[in-house]
Parts: sequence; structure tokens; C-alpha cells
Amino acid sequence: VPLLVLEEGGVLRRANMRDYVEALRILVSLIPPGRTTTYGALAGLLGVSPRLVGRALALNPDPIIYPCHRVVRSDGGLGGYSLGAAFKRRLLEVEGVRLEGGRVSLESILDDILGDP
DNA sequence: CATCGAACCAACC
DNA sequence: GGTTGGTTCGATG
Repeated sequence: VPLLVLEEGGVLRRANMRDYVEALRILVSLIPPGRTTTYGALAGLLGVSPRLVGRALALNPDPIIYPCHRVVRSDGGLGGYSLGAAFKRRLLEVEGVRLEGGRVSLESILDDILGDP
């Protein structure tokens, strides 16, 4: 089943990008500084594909408020960033995320940002 | 360890 | 209808 949204008036509609962007804003703001999570982990929570998460994050990066730079690839690779991968790397370093050979240390990755780390 | 290919899904053409 | 991403996972060398 595709992800559905219940609108006022009782109408069900398919979730669109705006819905995903909004949901992701809430989720990424739960990632503590110095930790990261993955596109796949967020995708699992939403029940969508990791690529869709990437596309949604690319759509509305409001980098100051919603720290989408804390979302990385499952192998620790940085993944993309609308303001540039170099900037993403710098932000992570500043927050104290360990970087080894172009990847974040897997230790920083929270696989479940809802459960207690 | 590196690369390959299929599956992912809303949006855009 | 086909392509495209801030990806992933299992299979293969």
C-alpha cells in the first residue's frame, strides 16, 4: 500500500513530496548533534524507498533549522547535500563526528532515532 | 575490498 | 510511458 494522508473532510490521498518533506523535518530534528542516521533508516520509518528520502531532503534543506547534513549513506559515505558535500563534511566535523577515509565512523550512525540510543 | 544490477517511488518530461 | 535522483542490498570477482 502506498503511504496515504487523511485530509480534513475525510478524503484520503496519496502522500506527495510536501508530506515527505514535512515528516522528514520532524525526524531529522531528532538526530542529536554529533550523531548521524541513514537514508535507509528514515525510509524505513516512513515506509518509502531511501532514494525518495534523498529526493525529499534535497527539496527543502533549511540547513540551519533542519539538520539534514546528519543523514548519510548506510556504508558511512556522506551522500549528497544541496549546499555541497564539502560543506556537509565540515558541518559533521564541527559537530564532532569522526571521519575516516571519506566516511563517517559507523559508530556515529543511529539506526533507530526513535528508540533510545 | 570494488563493482554490478535490480528495486525503490513521486515528479518531471 | 520513460527517466531521474542526496540509496540500498545481495551477488560476484
